[in-house]
Amino acid sequence: MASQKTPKSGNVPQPPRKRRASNRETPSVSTRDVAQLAGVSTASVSRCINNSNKLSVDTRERIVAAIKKLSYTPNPLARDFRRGRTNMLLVVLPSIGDPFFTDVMRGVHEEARKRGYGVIISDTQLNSLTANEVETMLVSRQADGIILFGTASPFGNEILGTRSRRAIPIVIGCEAITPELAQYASVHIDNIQAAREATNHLIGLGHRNIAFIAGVPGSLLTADREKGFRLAVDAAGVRMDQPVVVDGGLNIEGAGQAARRLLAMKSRPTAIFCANDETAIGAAHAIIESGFRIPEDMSLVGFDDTRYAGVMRPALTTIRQPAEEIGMRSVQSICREIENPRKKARIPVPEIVAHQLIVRESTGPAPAAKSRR
Amino acid sequence: MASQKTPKSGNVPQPPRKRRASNRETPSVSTRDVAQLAGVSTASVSRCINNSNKLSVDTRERIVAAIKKLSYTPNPLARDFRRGRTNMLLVVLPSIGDPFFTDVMRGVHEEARKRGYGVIISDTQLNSLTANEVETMLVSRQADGIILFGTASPFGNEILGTRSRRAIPIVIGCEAITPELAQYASVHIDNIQAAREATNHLIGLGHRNIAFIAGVPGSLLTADREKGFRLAVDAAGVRMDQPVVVDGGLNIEGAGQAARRLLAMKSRPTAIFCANDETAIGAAHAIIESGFRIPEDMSLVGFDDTRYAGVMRPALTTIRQPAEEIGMRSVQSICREIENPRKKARIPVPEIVAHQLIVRESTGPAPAAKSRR
DNA sequence: TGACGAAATGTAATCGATTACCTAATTTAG
DNA sequence: CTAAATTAGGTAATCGATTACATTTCGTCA
Repeated sequence: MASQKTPKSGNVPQPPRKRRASNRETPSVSTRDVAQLAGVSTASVSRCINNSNKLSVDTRERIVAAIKKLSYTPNPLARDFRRGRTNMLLVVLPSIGDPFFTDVMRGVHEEARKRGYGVIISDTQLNSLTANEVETMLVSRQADGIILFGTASPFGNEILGTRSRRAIPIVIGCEAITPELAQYASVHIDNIQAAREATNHLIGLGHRNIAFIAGVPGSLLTADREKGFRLAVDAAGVRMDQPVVVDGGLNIEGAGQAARRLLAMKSRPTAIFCANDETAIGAAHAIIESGFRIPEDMSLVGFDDTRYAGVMRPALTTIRQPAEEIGMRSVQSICREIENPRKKARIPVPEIVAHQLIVRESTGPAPAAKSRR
Repeated sequence: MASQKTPKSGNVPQPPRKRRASNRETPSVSTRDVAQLAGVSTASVSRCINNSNKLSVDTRERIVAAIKKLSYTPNPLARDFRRGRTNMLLVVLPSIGDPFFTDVMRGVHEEARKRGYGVIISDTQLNSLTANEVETMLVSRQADGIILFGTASPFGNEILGTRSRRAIPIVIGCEAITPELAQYASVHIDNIQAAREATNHLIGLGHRNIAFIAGVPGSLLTADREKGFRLAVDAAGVRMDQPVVVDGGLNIEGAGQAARRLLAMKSRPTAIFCANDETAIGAAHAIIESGFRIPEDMSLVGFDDTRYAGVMRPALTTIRQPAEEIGMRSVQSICREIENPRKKARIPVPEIVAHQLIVRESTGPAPAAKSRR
């Protein structure tokens, strides 16, 4: 037959039918049961649960007693459905395995719990999420807001365009804001300045051939650190060799390979600035395994000051970020937006938190190399 | 007034009222809208979404077109509410910051995603959850099942007793099962046997004075490792000194203190078996900082083979657990239970996965101590 | 051709909590 | 003392998807 549908003649309305049996295996205790036992309406039960002040002490007591007797628990699915909100925050981050993000999440959890929110974590490293997938997750989990830690850049502002249901607040953490992302609130350190300080520390030690092991291409998280690195090197003037930048993938394995590549260069750097501590750990391993000493032959600087930085050998010079604070403030920021939605036009001011250069044992004076006078 | 309530004269039923305005700010696109546009009923739209086979190709196409035109997304809150399930798994673990659990979670995520489940993580270290709180979380987040990694023991079977709504499947991972917990399915290595092998490795190297740095008192996770340690020491017979056991809190800091305490003992051990790698990292740091060499003065064995074990200096001898596999199999197990609830009486068989002793540089022959002939 | 069964769809009840809207009782204001 | 305001609490609509049950439409087979 052709594609023409056959419109059924509309069904006529049936006479009222009797109550259908529930298809639920275990009918749970509901407001109705409580109301019945307490001799009130479901509305009053609801008011009691939600601490409405328009309830007499007497009624409240009876309801509370009924709740206890039936060991009633409100069904959050029903509540969330009706209210249209879940009190859940979606946190997207590149790798929960990175101790830095673990610390950030500690702050997130603490603050979220304090404010009555739950947290759902989405690790992009595991899933390699696209903007669309994040959006799907968002909608499907029905979070009330999203916090993007170091993962906004792949999407750019794309994420805004496609979201359909309603505008969900987004806060960006740990990375700098590009013009397209400026419409979102953000919480982060001044990555450029921090990287500059780290690099200047090396320059101050006499290093003139410094390499940078970056993260993955295109990641804003570390792009600003690279920028700061380049700025510092450029500012040091003509006495400085060209900076060398290689990708380390932000993991131990990749950083090791990157370091080996640097060690094999004919004009070997005397210092390496790593995009994060994880990278530094991988680089340190490769350097030492290749027979070089840290810091005598090679100085090494990390970034984040994770809990391993101080106990690795040699202890790592690094930039400390206030991880928990970033987590907490991100939650505060998202809650602000959830609770009173921002007027569209207002461009939020990025919140900059303080960083600190922590000098330990992995950096030392540049060796008096024979290739250099 | 006395406690006697004033029963209002029952309200009389009102005449039917007109449709109330929705209180929702942004009314979202619903099945109703799709149905209207496609000229079908909401039932058909639902059938289309859920791939019911009782739909003509023609109707389906019209609905799909309408869905696309309206860019409709089903409201998962409504769906979950109606269905009474969330397709969410709650994972409770002691510390997401522990790289071992990060790896476990990678497996969990992968398998869960494959099966259409989301994952909610609850970190007890951050929250110090009680059984009751877990239960509250459970009910309030409405997960379809719980996986307890290394956190079941504090509760014992208590968790079963209080849960009210309905029996939610529970699977226990990474730790041994006590009689009270035997009713739950479980996935773990043979911790006792593994600890035995690790200890025997040290004994085989000539160590006679071996210490064990345990986790927190009362944790089953490491209790079995301690048991294995003691069994191996006992089996080695009279030639062996009494085993020394101290608590290290399963973190770097606490382990460092524990190690310092061991180093200060008049009869100093020549080898330390640590409850996990994190403990070993902390111990190693303290040992080296105290001026001792590893393994020349002190051998060190960890547990888990996290990604840091191979790159720390010296590289750590440790027990490898198949972390991802544990995660994946735990999810498989919980899904089995969710999809076909077990008859109460059946006692499940624990799933034992394989471990492996990885010998690296942190263990060596016992020093010929002068205090010993 | 009529009966029967299968396939396709529609109708409306249902999940449980919230809340708009109403009523009744009580208090306050004037 | 009456009108207005406030308080307490009930009624039932609502959120959106699912689904039990009813109905209609076909095709098939005797």
